[in-house]
Amino acid sequence: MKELSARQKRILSLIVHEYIYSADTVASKHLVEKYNLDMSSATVRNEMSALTDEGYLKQPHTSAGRVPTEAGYRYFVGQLMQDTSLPEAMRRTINHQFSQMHNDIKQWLELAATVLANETHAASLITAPQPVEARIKHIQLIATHGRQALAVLVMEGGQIHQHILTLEEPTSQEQLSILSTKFSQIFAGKNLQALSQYHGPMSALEKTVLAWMEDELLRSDQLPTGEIYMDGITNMLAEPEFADSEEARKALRLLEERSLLKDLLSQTVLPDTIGGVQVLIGGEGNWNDLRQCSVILTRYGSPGIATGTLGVLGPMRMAYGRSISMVRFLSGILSDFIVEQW
Amino acid sequence: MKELSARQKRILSLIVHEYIYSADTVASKHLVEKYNLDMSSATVRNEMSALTDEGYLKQPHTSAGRVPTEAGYRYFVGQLMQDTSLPEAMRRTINHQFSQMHNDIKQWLELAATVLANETHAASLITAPQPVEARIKHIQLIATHGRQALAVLVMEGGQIHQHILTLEEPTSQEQLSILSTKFSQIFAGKNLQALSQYHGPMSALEKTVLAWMEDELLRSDQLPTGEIYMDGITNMLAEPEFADSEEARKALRLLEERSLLKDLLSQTVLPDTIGGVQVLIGGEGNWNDLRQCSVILTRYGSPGIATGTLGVLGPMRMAYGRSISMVRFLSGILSDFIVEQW
DNA sequence: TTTAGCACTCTCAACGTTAGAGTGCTAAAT
DNA sequence: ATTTAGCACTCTAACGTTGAGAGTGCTAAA
Repeated sequence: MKELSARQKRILSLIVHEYIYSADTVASKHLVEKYNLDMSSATVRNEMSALTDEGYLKQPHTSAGRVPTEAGYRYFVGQLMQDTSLPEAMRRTINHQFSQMHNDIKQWLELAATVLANETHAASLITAPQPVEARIKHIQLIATHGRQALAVLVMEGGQIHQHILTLEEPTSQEQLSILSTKFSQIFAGKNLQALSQYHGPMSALEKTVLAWMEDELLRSDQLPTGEIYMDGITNMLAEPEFADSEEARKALRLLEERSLLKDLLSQTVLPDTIGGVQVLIGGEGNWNDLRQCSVILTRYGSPGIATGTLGVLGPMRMAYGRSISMVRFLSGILSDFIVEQW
Repeated sequence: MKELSARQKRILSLIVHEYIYSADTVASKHLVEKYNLDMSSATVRNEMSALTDEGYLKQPHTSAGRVPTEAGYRYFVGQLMQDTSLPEAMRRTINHQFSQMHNDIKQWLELAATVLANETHAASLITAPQPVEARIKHIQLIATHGRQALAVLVMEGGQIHQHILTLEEPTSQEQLSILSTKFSQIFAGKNLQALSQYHGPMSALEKTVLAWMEDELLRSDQLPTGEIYMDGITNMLAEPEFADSEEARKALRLLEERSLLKDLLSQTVLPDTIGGVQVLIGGEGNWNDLRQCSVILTRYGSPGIATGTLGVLGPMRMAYGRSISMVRFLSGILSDFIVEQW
C-alpha cells in the first residue's frame, strides 16, 4: 500500500461524501461538475483507477461509478475526516432539552437515545451506567406489605439497588431498622468478596438479606449488565441498503438478542477508557451480520464512579463525522450528569 | 350479509388456516387435495365465489387463488376459531422458566415479552403495571452523598417510587429520618388531592420533598405511563408481507414512537377489564400504518391493585388461535405475580 | 346440487432489444 | 511527464414480447 497523493486523498474523500449523501455510485464526470474540480473527468478516472487498485474503491460492475470499500471508509475515518464539531446552535438546543428534564438518570438516558437516533438517522443504543467496583455504603430495609420488605442498597458511588424481599415471617419496621443499622456498620466500604466471607451466627432474616446483597453485587460486578436504551431502529429501515428487509433483520437481531449485544459492547470497548470513540466498520471482527453496517461506540461516565457505553448502529454508508461528534457530545453530557449527580 | 352455510364456514376456515400457513394464495384444487375434502374443486370454487361476494375473500387478480379479507379474518376470529388452549407441556415449560426468575417484576416482564415474541413469531409489547389509584403508605429518606438524598415512596398497593433529591443544604440521616416519620404519619392513606391541600409551615427541606411527592403522584395517576417492554421486532421483518422494508417501517414506527403507542394502548383497551382479549385486525379504527397488521391486546393484573397491558403486534396473517391463547396465558402468569407480590 | 371439462384471464419468468451511463484506453496536447 | 479529448466498449436497467402455467368461471352433463 503506497501513500496516497494529496489529490487522491481529496478524490477519495469526495467520493465517500458523495456516496454517503446519494447512496448511488459516483461517476468521475459527476464529481468534476458538482465540485468544480480543476481537472478533467479523465484525470479523475485515472486516480479512481489507482484508488481501486489500492483497495479503497470498488465498482459494482465494470461500467459503473465507484463506491468506497470497507478499507476506503476506514481510511476516510482514520485519515481524511476532519473533526467536525457540532454547530453551537445545535449544542444549545440539545443542552436545553436536557436541562428541562428531571434529575433522573433514566430520563436522561432515554432522551439521549432519542436525540442520538434523530440526529444521526441511525439506531442508537446506550447502556445504563455501571459502578466501577461495587462497594457498599449503606443498607436500608423498609416494611411494605405483609412479609414483603423493600431493601435498598446504596453503593459508594451513589448508585442504588433495590429489591422486594419476601421474608420468612412478618417483621416490624423497628426490627428491620435495627438490622439496617447493624449491616450498614458491618459492611460499609466492603465489596462482594468481603460479603461472602462473612460468617457470623445469623437469623433467617439476616440470611435472606445477605443472600440478596451478594446476589446484587455479583450481578453489578459483571460488566456490562443493566438496562439498555435504544431508539431509531426504524431509521435503519429507511436506508436503501436495507430495502431488502432480510438485511435489516440480520443487523437488528443483534440489537434484540441481549447476549449478542453484550458481546458486541464488551469486546469492542475497553471498559476503562473514556473519551476515545471507536468506529467499527462493516462488522470488522467476526460480526458477519453487520457486514453492511458500522458501529460507533464510546464509554461515558467517570472512571472512578460508574461508566456506561453509548453508541450508534447504522449503515456503513453513514455520516461518520456528524455521528462521531454527536456520540462524543452526548457522552459528555451524560458524563457530566454522572459526575454531578453521584 | 347472509348467514354462512356450515360448508362455507368450513371452507373459509380452511382458507384462513392455509393462508396463514403458506402466505400464498389458496386455490380450490389445492384445498381439496391437501385436506381430502369430500367434494370437487368445482364445488369449492362455487363456495369461494359466494364467500367473495359476501366480502370474506378476495383475489389479488382475476385468475389467482383466494386470500382472506379483513372481514374474513374478523369472521374467523369471532365465529370460527375454536379456543385452542396451549398444550400442557408448553404451559409447564413456560411456568418453569418463570419459576426460575427472581421475584423481580422487571425480570418477569422481560421474560414474558421474550416468550410471547418467540411463541407467536410476532412483536410483543408489555407495559409495566400501573397502580389503580395512587395512595401513599409510607415515605423514607436516605442520605446518599453530599446534598443528595434518596427518597422512597411506598404506595398502598406496594409499588415503589424512588428518586434522588438534591437538597438545599447537607442534611444528616437523623434529620431525614425524623422527617420521614413525620410525613409518613401525616400522609399515610392519602392521595394526590390530599397532598396538594396540605398547607402547614414548611422548611425548605419539607418543600422539596413534598414537591417531589406531588410530582410523582401526578405522573403515576396518568395512565398509562411507565416503561414498555418489547421483543421480537425482528420477527416482523421475517414475514413476507414486510419484505418491502417500507411496510415494516410504517408498522414498527408505531412501536418506537411512544406517543403513538400510548394512543394505541389507551384507545383500544378498557382500563378496567381483565381477561377479555381484544383483537384489532388490519388497523381497524384509523391506524393507517397498521393496515397490514393485527394487534392482540389484553389487560393483566388485579383491578384493585395495579394493571398493565400486554399484547402482540404481527402481520394480519397471524396465527390468531395460538397468539390469543399465548396472550391469555401470559396475562394470567403476570396477574398471579401481581396478586401474590403486592 | 354436484361435477367434469374447457375456454379464458392473468401472472411470472425468460428472452431479446435498446438507450444510456460510465469506464478504460489511446493518442494528442500541454 | 502529466493531463485531456475522444471514442470504443461494457454493463445495467427499462421495456416489450412471448409462452407456459396456474386458477378461475361457466356450461352442460350427471
